[in-house]
Amino acid sequence: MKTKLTARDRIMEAAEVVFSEKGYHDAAMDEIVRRTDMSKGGLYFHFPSKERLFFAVMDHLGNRLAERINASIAQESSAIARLEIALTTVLESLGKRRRLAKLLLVQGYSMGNAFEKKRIETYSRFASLIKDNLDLAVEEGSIPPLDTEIVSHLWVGAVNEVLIRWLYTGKPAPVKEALPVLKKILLRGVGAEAKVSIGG
Amino acid sequence: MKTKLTARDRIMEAAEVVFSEKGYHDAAMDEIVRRTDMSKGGLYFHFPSKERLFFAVMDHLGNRLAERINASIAQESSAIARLEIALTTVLESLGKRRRLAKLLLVQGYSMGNAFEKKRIETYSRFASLIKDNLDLAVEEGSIPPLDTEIVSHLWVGAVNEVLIRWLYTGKPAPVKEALPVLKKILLRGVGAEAKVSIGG
DNA sequence: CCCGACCGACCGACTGGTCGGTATGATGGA
DNA sequence: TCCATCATACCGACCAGTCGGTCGGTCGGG
Repeated sequence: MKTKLTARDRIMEAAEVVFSEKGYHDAAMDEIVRRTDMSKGGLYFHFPSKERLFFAVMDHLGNRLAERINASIAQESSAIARLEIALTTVLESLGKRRRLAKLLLVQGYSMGNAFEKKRIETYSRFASLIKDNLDLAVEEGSIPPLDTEIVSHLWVGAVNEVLIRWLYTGKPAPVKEALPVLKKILLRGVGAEAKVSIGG
Repeated sequence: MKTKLTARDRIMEAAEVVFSEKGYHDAAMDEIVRRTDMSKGGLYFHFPSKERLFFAVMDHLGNRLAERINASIAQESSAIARLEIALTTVLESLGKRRRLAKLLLVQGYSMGNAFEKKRIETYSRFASLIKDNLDLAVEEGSIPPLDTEIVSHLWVGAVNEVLIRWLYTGKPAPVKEALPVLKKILLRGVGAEAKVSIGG
């Protein structure tokens, strides 16, 4: 295994940069090509369309984030603890990678209605992770029964909004400021108390 | 004041339909013109650009929603009650007007990075309304002190996500299914209990 | 070892169509 | 007359995707 990147990988790296800066629509394939040591024809040899290229980049980033989350919660035993750690990991990961956050959370919409399916897919993935642990927490008896399906999307939406806000305005700081509040409010919302509570 | 619509209003009505169906980018000015009894030149006499037209439509719809909320909470005396009613009004209003919801919540993103400012403006408006009442609730002593700024955006994000989900998948039903859960979870999250709790 | 057929990867000028915006002029009420 | 209001034809920038062609390698037969 060489350390050298494949052509496909190099294209996806360039695409990630351009898509995250310009958004799907305003990103020109010509610019992505320019950022690669490759030609337009070469790029189209590896990806059949702009749309497919974008989805490939999204999947890649989504996978990396999901892997990071899974790794971080692997050693936790209680469901509530896993939920706390997952929140932390998401805020940390996206909070230190503006580019990645912008691409995952915002830039796809400019694709128009074709984005719906991908958005559902991506968000559902993280919502499911939350739902599973909420269900477990109910089974464990650490929280009362509730509609974990809706609540999981509520959580995703809350985190999403706080991150988008940060992307656009620069505050609140995801980890330092937003995370403690999110933890406390979301956990109390499902009837649990955060193990590590905030000062006030 | 005539009951007859002005040319401006007729243009905005047509624009609302097309923008909400196609999204900003995929909406063609020619199609908006087609839906009006007017010509392209006539439209451009009233609006200087596609962008301005879109913003005008967003402002209009945002105003109407805000008015509806303000009217509904006017007679409520406690802050918690006002928050509950505001949630209800938003879910009811957008839940029965798919078109309006789609335009307000989703379709602007395809404008690209120029949308940032408008999004912040629109969402902040509703977040402020929530924040003000949370602050009051704290003053009233009905909930413990908390970072109402962040929490207000958490609420907005939660509602936003549930509505977008509904837009894309058709469920959960905003008023019948989502509203009770949102109320219960969000209110408990800030340390209050919903007056009207869900069955289970 | 050599040669010719073949192939995957890649090049980049070009096209076809779309679409926001404009130039120019008509119309009609005050 | 004059100007607000609107109509029509048109422009030109932009861009995803295409297509004829190139080039280095490799494989098999002689």
